[in-house]
Amino acid sequence: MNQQAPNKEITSKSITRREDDYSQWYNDLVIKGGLADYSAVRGCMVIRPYGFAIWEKMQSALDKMFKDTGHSNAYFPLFIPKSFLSREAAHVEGFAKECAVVTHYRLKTSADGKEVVVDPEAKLEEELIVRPTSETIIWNSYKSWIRSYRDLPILINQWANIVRWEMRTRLFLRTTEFLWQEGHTAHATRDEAMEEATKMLHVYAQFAEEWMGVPVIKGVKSANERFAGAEETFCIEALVQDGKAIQAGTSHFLGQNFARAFDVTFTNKENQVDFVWATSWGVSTRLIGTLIMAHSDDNGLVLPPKLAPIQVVIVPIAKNEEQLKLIDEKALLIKSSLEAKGITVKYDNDDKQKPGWKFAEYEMKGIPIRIAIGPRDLQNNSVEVARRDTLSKSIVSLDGLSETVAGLLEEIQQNIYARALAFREQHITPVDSYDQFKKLLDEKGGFMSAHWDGTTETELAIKEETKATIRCIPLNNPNEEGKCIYSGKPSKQRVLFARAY
RNA sequence: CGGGGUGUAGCGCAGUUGGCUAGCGCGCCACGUUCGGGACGUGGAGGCCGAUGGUUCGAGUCCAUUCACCCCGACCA
Repeated sequence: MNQQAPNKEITSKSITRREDDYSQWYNDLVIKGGLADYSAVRGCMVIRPYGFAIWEKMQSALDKMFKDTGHSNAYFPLFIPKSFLSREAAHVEGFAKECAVVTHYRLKTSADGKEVVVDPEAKLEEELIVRPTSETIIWNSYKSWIRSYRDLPILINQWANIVRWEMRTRLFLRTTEFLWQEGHTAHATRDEAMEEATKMLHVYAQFAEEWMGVPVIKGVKSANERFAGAEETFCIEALVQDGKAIQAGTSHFLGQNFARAFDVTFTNKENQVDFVWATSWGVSTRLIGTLIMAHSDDNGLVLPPKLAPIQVVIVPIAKNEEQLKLIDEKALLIKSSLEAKGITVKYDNDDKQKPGWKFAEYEMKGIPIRIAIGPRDLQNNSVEVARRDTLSKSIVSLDGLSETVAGLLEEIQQNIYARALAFREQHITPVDSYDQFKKLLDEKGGFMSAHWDGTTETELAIKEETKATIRCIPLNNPNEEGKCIYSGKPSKQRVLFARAY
């Protein structure tokens, strides 16, 4: 391949640059990339077809991984009786402040006939909560499904929407309503449940790294950051380009908390009655936000080939209709040869836009590979192949093009992962004093690896003063004697702090 | 819930101390020339100036009220 230097002249006219305003850059990509739109409802977004296509690709990869690990899909109600939520003390404590509540079931025309009002006659006996998560409604069902160890384990996942009435929202990263999957499993033993929770954590990590091209740190949350109602919360933490951490997925070991709250018992092999052990785990459309912030640049989205709704776009360059006809012929052959390799291809011979416009447009949409084919190529039996991740262009022979492209897609997938990994590695900084901690947090960002005395008081004090939180205690964290950067008390290991989304 | 913004054409915006027919860029429509990095020319269509109420001979502009959304914080996946 005849490599050419990336064209430095390429800059978008309509996307805010990262260095100018990172938040605005992110919003521009989401809106102008056609992923999502604001809606008439505060805090709720419209996921547009292109954005939803990414979600569908995520879903299908994850769904297969869940099925491969023995899980089945099911569906539980959107509404949860208010009393259910309060059964588990920590759980209600954690979610009460952000629940949408249904109080009535009917509207009527107002007295003056001009508008529709809530019918006060139609007040619900017991209010319903729009699910912020489904542990309670699901464990209520599990109670009636479980009698004996023979009924266990139950390994269920559901794809659903949930509502958390957030104060402040950001497209994909935090919206009032969002889409996710939530796995809810029931087990006969503590060990088995713990094994399930960690197994699904590994599934998430594998998905993030292999599909999204986003390296993640697997870890366990501090008590303060733990899920409401869990005994242990595992997480995968990613780092994005502005140096902030983002929790990309969580898996919870729930102990017997929900079994106790919903009185779910079973008879074990020793003929003794015991409470059931539980896990729950989830990832959401937030992954799309993570994906965007991990890889994209000032020209637009950069999507990993494995999740890109369109992997290759072919753009014809023709001066007239006769030429276009000849190019069409060749391009359609290329298209089908690529499709035969399982590659998703769009051939854009729409003559309403110029090639230059299309180049910019598909760059903004993050399509991994662009093939341009014009009269020169017809003569030379070649095409121009441009890759989105490096913005480099090459002239490639038509012979063996589909193999070349398939290989290039793989290379791009690897490259964006490698790039993100290198960035992440450069942004895990060991720090040994609180001054250094604060300085580097501001100047460099990323994860600060620091000693911590293990108390919530210290964690909260650091959060209060610096906005940084403990993102996780990495799994297999090496023991290392040291002193807490804040309190000076003895510490056995370093933990990862960062400012986070 | 606090602080800050913004509401004028599909999108982005301008609109002076109140003044007559509300503009500009992009996009859209038609025709022509173009087409290897967001083409150009000519012509054209498109407005309840967020809503309500006031002041005034006259309001996009001043006053009051109100609604909505965005951004920054506290809270959170």
